[in-house]
Amino acid sequence: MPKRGYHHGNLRQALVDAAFELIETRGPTGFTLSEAAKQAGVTPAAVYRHFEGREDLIAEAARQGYEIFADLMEYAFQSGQPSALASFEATGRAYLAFARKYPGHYVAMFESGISVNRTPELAEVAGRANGVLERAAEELSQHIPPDKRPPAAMFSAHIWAMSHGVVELFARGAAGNRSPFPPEDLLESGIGVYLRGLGLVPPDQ
Amino acid sequence: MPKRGYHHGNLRQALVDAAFELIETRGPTGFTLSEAAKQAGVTPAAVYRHFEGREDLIAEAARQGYEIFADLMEYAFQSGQPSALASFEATGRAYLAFARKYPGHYVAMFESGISVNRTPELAEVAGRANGVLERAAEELSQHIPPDKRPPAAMFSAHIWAMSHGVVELFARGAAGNRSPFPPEDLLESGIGVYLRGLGLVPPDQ
DNA sequence: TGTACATCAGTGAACGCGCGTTCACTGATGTAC
DNA sequence: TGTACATCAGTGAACGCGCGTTCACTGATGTAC
Repeated sequence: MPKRGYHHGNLRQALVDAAFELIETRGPTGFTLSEAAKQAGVTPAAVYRHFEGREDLIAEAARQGYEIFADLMEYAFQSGQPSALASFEATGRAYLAFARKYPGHYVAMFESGISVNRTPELAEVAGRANGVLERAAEELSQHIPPDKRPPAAMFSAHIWAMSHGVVELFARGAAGNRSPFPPEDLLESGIGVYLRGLGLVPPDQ
Repeated sequence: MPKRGYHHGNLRQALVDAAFELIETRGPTGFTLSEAAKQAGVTPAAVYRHFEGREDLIAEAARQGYEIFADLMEYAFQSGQPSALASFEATGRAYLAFARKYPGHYVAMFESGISVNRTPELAEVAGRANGVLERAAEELSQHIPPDKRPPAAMFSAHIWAMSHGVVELFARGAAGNRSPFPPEDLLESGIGVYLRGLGLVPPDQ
């Protein structure tokens, strides 16, 4: 329970939360320091007690997003174990689920224009998220004969790309970019076809 | 050869070109009406002789981008004929090639936040680009037994998504999002695996 | 070919606005004794 | 438990800036006669 009165209690997090809300409702451009401050019930100048500036606030928002994202990916991976296939598919689904559930976080991470290499912490947690998918790919690739086995980093990149593409083109955006299929189905079937192409699921189904 | 002097000659297009350049070098947010005007050697107010305002200029930039894009896709499609497979693969490659060659156009189209349904002209030309890929998918799907044939719109969406994902994650962005593989290879191999999954290329190789 | 005139593309000054950021300050909170 | 004091989170006024947009204007261009 945050304290009321002259001192806010937990302004830092309140500002980050305001950023998520603003980004979610108005897009990455719609976010302003002043408005975030106002939404947290505070003067714009107060922001500088907790952040170096506007960019720094967005970077922290992105960092928190990656943190949740990485946790979600890890959980999805675990939930599919011991089946390498189930783990892999689950992490793919988790990507879309994250974008759905945390749109503000998602946009801060992927559409706000901040670089993942802005700070070491940000780079680290982004790497952690990426690492989960790569580990899942690594495990899965054990089921492919070594001579025709593509690098794990490669097909983890393929899945990452397809997931990202589905989200950007069909799950977000106002009205124009609507898909004739639910994004979840689209991603699920796309990953299915892809894995069949790797010889990892039976050709029939 | 544009005329010099009091009258610009072809200010409208000069402004659109300036927009491309600004968007390319500074990102979709970095573009301002005033700067585009300055770059065209003209007062900001002059812009209003040719466009309703800032948004309108961006929309025209996007429209021109889609126009080129659709042409490129159509050309790629033709170049692969009469092989349905070659046509399909060529359109996929054309996506990435376009993003590479016309980064300003690409960003105006996909990252500037303007909706494809903003004007009927924009919607129409965007539909044309999309149509090429769908036609390629349609043709290709003739080679799949009808009972196990997925909707053509579906796998055209898959390819679209993977192409877009590869571009966004690995071909653009400053330094952070680097892929360990060249984006071209990544997309090529991704589409290859996918088509194998559809049973459209032999399982070997 | 020369003149009068209509058109309209671009000027330049001005506007109100909200932005990010700074600064000296104030007053609530926590701590030492 | 009570008092004195240090800390520091937030205030509020101010700043300079560049933005998108408006307006009455001006002067180059094209056309009719």
